[in-house]
Amino acid sequence: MNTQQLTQEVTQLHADLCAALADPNRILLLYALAEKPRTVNELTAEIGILQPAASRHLKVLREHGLARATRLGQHVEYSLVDPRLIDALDTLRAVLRDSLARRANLMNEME
Amino acid sequence: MNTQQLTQEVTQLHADLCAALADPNRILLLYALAEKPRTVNELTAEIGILQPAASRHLKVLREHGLARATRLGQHVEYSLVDPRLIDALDTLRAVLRDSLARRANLMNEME
DNA sequence: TCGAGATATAAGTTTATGCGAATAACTTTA
DNA sequence: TAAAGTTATTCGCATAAACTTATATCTCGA
Repeated sequence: MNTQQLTQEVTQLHADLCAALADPNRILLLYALAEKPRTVNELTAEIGILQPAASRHLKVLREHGLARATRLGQHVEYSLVDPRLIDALDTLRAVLRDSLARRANLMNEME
Repeated sequence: MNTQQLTQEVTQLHADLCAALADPNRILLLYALAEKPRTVNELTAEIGILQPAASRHLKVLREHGLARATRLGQHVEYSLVDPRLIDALDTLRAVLRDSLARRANLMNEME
C-alpha cells in the first residue's frame, strides 16, 4: 500500500468522522454528553426526539468511537469518549459565528 | 422566536458546516488551501480529481463561507477564509487517531 | 418465569449527495 | 471577433442516510 493510498484511506476516515457530526441531533447529543453521562431516556427527553431516533444516532456515535455505552441495570448510560471532540465543535462554531457576522456586515454595507 | 428555536437554528447551521467537511475531496482541498492560495487547475492536479468535481466541491466550500474565490485573469484563485478550520480538522484527526489506536489495542488484547 | 420498563433493530419511504459526461460561460490573446 | 484556455453548471444515475411506525431484545422485580 503506497503513501497516496494511505492518505486517501485516512482522509476518508476523517470525512466519515465529520459525517458523524453532520446532524443537529447528534451535535445536541454530544454537547449533552459533554456535561455528564446520561441514559438514553434522559437524552431522549432532553433533546426532544423519539426514542428510536436517539438510539440510532447514539449507535452512529458509538460506531465512530465518539460515545461509549455502559449498561446500568435496565438502563444504558452513554458517555463522551474524547472531550477534544467538543473543542473541535466549539472551534467550528466560532468559525460559523464569524462567517455569519461577515455576511451580516456585507448586507449592511449594501444598503 | 424563542430560545429553543434559536438553539435549533444554530445547531442546524453547525451541522451544515460539519456536512461541508464530510467529504474526502473537500478535506484535501481545505488542507491544500491552508498551505497557500491556488487556482482551480492547480487544486485539480494536486488532489487528482476531475475539474468539474473540483469546481463543485469548491462551490460547496464557498457557499459555507469556508473558501473565497478571486478572479486573476482567466484563472480563479481560491483561498482559505479562516485558518481555525484547519485547527478543528487537526483536532478531529487527533481524535480519530486515538480512536483507531484504542480499537487496535482491543484487537491485540483479544488474542 | 412472567410482566413492565428501557433500549435496539427492522421495514418502507423519502430526501440528499456524489460522480462522470457533456456543455456552457467567462477571460485573454491573436 | 474568433479561438483557446479556464472555470462553472446541468443531467441522469447510483448510493446512502434520515424519518416514522412497528416490533424485537434485554433487564429487573413480583
